[in-house]
Amino acid sequence: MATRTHKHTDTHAFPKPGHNHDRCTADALKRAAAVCAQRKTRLTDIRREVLELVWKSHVPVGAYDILSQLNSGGGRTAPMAVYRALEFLLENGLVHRLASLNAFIGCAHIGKDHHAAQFLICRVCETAAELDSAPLTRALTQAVAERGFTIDSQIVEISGFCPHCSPPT
Amino acid sequence: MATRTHKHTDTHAFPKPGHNHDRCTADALKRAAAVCAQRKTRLTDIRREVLELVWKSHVPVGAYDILSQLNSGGGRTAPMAVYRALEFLLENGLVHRLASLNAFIGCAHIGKDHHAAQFLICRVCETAAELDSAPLTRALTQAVAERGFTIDSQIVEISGFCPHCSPPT
DNA sequence: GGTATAATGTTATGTTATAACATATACAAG
DNA sequence: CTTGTATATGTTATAACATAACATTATACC
Repeated sequence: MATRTHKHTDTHAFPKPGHNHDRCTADALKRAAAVCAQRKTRLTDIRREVLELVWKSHVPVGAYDILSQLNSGGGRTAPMAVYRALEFLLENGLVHRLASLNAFIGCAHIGKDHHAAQFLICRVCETAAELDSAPLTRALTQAVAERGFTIDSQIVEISGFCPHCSPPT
Repeated sequence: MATRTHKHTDTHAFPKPGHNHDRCTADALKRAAAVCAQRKTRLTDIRREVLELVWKSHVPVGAYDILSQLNSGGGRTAPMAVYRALEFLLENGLVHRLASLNAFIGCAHIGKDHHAAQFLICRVCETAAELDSAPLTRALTQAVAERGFTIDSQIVEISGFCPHCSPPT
């Protein structure tokens, strides 16, 4: 990987409404291709199409929303196909599932050692962003350990108001 | 724990397999009655029955599981009735919903100023326990604030192995 | 080219949750 | 005590989310 003097998105900032989203998508697809090449898994047509649809925005999207978009041109794809594609993308760390929304969102941190699955979700614009805070992870690890619990996976989903949307007064 | 001078359960310990669960339930119902009296809401038959069923164990229970138990004696209760009871219990802080399981569990911390909704969930015995760690909440609050985000509600659900169940070797 | 593996197609069904409207019950004011 | 109103429940239907099971097709590797 060549040196990159700047990233077009700061992964620690909430996605701005007017950002260049085509680049988010393009980058995500590129990373996805790289991941699949490295892991010798196949980014087939339907998997790529689903990934593209998930990346259409930073708003988490439901499986049946994806399905309707796939079929909007008269297609006859079945729910199973979408769920299978999503399963593949989840396994390969290319998307996340948000349990509080039953919806999916593109993973912005591929390659980084995260798997933290910590999310901020705006109640107004519905945008979701990965939080992935190291101090939070540390506090969580410690609190869990104190209870004699061994952590396997975590879900952290924070609902509220993003920096671009004001809370109702 | 040798001496048991104060509370029959330590709310910061994972519920032990052999603990006196009748008392959990009895206490929970008593607290529920108190909360409803204070808030002038009504703990009707079906609401109490649902609460009792939720408290039958520390394993989160699905709405349709509750429904079958309600109807096991030949009843004809409809799903709506259960969901409405659960909605009431949620609003009054008497139960929690676990998004990762689509299931419900009795709230063990009524009266305390929590609403933290942080849970540990054992993959083996399926028991869930409230975590409610102040340091974790602080780390979370801080991490969220740093991103310019205003928190409205949180979901923290940690899956793993409880102190009474070993992880697979 | 043949064969094993992976992916997709197809049909059906399971599971979780809510909408919409009808009826009944509690409770306070008169 | 009876009547009005708000609350709760009953009832029916359907929406929304997800998986099981088996058939068929595509890919890769020898």
